[in-house]
Amino acid sequence: MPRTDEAESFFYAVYSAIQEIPHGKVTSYGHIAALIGTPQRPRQVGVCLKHLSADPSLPHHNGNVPWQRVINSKGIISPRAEPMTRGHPSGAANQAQVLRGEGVTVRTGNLGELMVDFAEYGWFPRQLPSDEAAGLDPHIMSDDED
DNA sequence: GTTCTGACTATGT
DNA sequence: CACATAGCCAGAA
Repeated sequence: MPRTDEAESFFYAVYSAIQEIPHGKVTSYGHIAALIGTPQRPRQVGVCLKHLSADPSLPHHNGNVPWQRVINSKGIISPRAEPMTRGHPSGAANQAQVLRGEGVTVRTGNLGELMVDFAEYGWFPRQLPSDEAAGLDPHIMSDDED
């Protein structure tokens, strides 16, 4: 559990936002941070995912929070080791597998990076300055739900 | 108590 | 294009 009430509410907000990502879509850590009003803390979003538990009795766990739909701003599944996080494997390779399982095409680059095409699978319900710079239009918004 | 690390990103060279 | 730096802040050491 987070140490402070403030951190706990942040965790809650992160998990809630991630639960809004439609099945078969992906978004970035930064976008989740922006959605919950803390655009300066994409890193903490990663911390939240890392701490996801497998315990189904908890309000948020890796069975009801689609952690696999969060990747970095470059469209790459953030590389990291493959530890057992709270009972389940959490490595990038595993994440790619789970994403493919919901119909997302994950390409493998020459350096082994696992990439997802934002133009096809990206979910960005808000227009951010960085989106404009990237030439993305608001119409990519999707309303599909699980 | 302090210091280091990192599922990140925007910006500057 | 690529690399470096500055913010960020919860956890771990």
